[in-house]
Amino acid sequence: MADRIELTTPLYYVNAAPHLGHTYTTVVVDTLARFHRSMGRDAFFLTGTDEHGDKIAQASEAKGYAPRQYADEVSGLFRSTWDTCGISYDHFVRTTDDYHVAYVREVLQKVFDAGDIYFGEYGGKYCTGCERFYADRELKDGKCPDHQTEPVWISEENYFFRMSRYQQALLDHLEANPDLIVPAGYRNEVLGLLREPIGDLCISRPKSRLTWGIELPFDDRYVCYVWFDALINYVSALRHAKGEGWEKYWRSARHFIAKDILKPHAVFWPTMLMAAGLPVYERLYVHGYWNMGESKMSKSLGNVIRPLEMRERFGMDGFRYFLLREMAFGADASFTEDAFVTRFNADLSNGAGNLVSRVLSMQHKYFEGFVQPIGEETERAIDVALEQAFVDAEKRAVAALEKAAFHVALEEIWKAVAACDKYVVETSPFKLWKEERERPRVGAILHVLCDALRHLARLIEPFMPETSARIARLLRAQPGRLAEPAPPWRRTFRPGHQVAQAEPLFPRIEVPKP
RNA sequence: CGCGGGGUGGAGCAGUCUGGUAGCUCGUUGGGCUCAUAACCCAAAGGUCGCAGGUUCAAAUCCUGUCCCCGCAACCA
Repeated sequence: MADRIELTTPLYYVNAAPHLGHTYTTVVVDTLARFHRSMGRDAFFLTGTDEHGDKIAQASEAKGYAPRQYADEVSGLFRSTWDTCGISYDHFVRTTDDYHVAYVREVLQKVFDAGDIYFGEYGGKYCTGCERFYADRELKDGKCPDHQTEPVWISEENYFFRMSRYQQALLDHLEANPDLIVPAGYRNEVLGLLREPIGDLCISRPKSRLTWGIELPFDDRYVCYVWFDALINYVSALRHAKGEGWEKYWRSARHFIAKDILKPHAVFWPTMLMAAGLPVYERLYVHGYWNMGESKMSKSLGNVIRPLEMRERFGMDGFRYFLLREMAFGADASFTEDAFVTRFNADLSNGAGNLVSRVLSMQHKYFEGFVQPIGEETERAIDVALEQAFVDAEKRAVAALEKAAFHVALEEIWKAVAACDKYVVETSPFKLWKEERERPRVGAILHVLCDALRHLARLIEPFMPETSARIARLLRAQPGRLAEPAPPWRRTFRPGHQVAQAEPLFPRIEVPKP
């Protein structure tokens, strides 16, 4: 495992405000970035906005804005949304940033000089919505299948990237790197694409048709086609932010995308990199869609899940927990109010939140919040077993996170939470308290439970940073990072250490019964 | 032959790549406990893993065929 690593979200296209899909990808990368940092690695987390192209030009025109002004507005909305949500990105790139524009032109010139860009004529049926040409067999009743509009016939001269030249190299690369695209299902899909000739890629638009783009360095009558422009951000922003030594991060670059943009990332981008003489990224992680089917949810949540609204209503961590726990990475999942409330109440309110509450509450009720020193008699099998539950949870959660299996990682950690609840019942400190001579044992049990909470805070930090910090604050202790050895049990809380009063971390969501 | 996703106890899902006692959450029933956000713990009931063939000592998991369901109308990750 490299100690320098680049993690990216796609650049979000500025034709829409941040919604559930954007938020999911961003939360996923944020969680991984926090995880890697906690593991002691230098993670560079990149996100940003994609701002050129027809659709933006049209949308801004419709609003009476200049494209730049429109892009500024929506890009700013993305940035402020991630800021408010506590997303720990290191750099926010815009495809309109000077350094990006300059680098795109540099790459274009390089590829052009190498003979991999040629000038040719192309005629075809073009859909302005899709910004692409359609073959007849792709059309439905002569109309664009996505927009239900009739494409217009356009014949024009354009520049093409000789993508076909790299088809075999890409195939070889995929064979040699079975983990390049995960989960495997998406890798197979790409292998399927590569069974057919991939052709060359049209990478320009004449200015007569579109001016909102990056001008080609070798022909000022043309601007660059969006994908060629946008994909390069993963390198341009890294170079800009890290300067010398950026290659070290690039060698372990990991892209996270949803399945709809698989082809550009799995076919266009690696062949572009090859042509530019750069190494292919290390890995492409592909996730599924959130289905919003259930119409009943629209009553209270609305059809559109806006991250800021969810954060406002349930807290960012509750929202993050649901997203990460509910979707098996790679597969589709559905977002319904029922599922959200059930998960939230079961795992957060009744689970972790209630555990913190009962432990701190006993600590106060019996010892005014002072964690009791632990005696010789305490290393009982049952105590050691609880400790072991956390050791296992950590090992399995870390292994799952390395594979982006967030739902598995959380499931494993929550087994440790359950072990704590079980421990409380089996040791029953509230019963022992009634026996005067058992009171030292009660102190020891609570001490072990405070240790457990501290470990819980440490394990959930990547997933739920606010909650992690909150538990640590209540314990008045440092949870520690995953890179460091787990803090020792029974030795961290010094005599006289006092924990804070319990407070509900996740108030139950009450749903009125119909 | 449009593309994609899916059919696993009452509900929602994981497991399928790397075959080997079918798992999780919710719900239901009975019991326990009372520290805790009416939370927690234990136990029980409940599934021929869509269907039919095939491969195998062994298949939810691999192969073939077949039936059914759901997205693809811009908030497109």
